[in-house]
Amino acid sequence: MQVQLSTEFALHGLLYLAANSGRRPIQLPEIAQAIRVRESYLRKLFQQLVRAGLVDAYRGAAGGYSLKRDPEEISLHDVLAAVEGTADLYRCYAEQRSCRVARPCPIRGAFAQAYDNFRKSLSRTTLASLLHGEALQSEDVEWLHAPV
Amino acid sequence: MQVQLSTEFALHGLLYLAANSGRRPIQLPEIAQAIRVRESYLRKLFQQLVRAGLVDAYRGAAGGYSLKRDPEEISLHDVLAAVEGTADLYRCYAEQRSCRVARPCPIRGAFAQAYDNFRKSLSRTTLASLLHGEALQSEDVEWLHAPV
DNA sequence: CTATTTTGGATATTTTGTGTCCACAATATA
DNA sequence: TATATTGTGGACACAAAATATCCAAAATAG
Ligand code: SF4
Ligand code: SF4
Repeated sequence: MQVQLSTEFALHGLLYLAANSGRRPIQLPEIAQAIRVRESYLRKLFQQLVRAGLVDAYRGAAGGYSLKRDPEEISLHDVLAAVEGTADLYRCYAEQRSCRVARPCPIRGAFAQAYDNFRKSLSRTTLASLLHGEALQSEDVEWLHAPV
Repeated sequence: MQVQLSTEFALHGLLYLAANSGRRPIQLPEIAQAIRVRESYLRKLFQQLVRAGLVDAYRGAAGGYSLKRDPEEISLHDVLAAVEGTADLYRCYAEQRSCRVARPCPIRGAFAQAYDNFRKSLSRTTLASLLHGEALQSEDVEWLHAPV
């Protein structure tokens, strides 16, 4: 039970987009270099982010990526869901094990509720709040803001 | 990000112990058959549970396993921690990627807090509350209670 | 048309989870 | 003390998932 590396990479990429918005779409090589993730891998992640509706992609010359929604509207949970999906945290093998516990199984319930709390908590932090909200006021965030 | 199958198995095993306490230690083959998990695999899991301090093991003839603490004192979180460990949910590759964000990184913070909420939530459900608390009042729990 | 940039699929590599086996240590009890 | 029983620890095999790379094809600005 750990957050995937992919999620960290995607998140950093999105933060870079958020920090450098307003300009034209940003190409993948620039993002990859800025957040120090290999291009070929980050490329796959951004394809997922496009499909998940978090970023817009523009093909062809002068193409690239830009956020589809405002940074205020993209939460950590959105990123996690886009990269890792939203499957149940607790997979139950009831059928395969002939378990006859009543349908609303309390074990499943307990895990589902805990997972829900987790996601609600993640939903409260957005790209915007990380960049210039209460969260990140340190001086050191320049590397996130600086265009490469 | 999913709860491991191992955790489900361990949890069911512990519930069986809790449901059939009072008697002498219970041998592994009985537990395995009751919860329908292969003996050789469950054996490894119970070794972890012993090390984690959730159950006592007795070797030799008429040996077996029994809960080390009261069912009221063993929470879902205890089980999860025993089987899957307590490593940070969000592993950050700051060093390897020359990230210069200030030490108390808000991203890490947000994930840590969400994880904390998750674990707090899991801590509120115990073996006891699952077995005869508000949680499991269904008729169908017999399979958990019944000695094999 | 051409140079550029993303796309989608295929595929390779590494790590983690799942599952088994067995020689050995510990112990009840006869 | 001898013996049958039961857990221990380590090694190992296998499967699944995560990580990572590559490239031909599609789209598009200029
Ligand atoms: S007790 Fe609940 S979690 Fe366990 S197998 Fe039955 S339905 Fe699934
Ligand atoms: S921004 Fe935070 S999470 Fe990302 S690499 Fe730096 S310290 Fe780690």
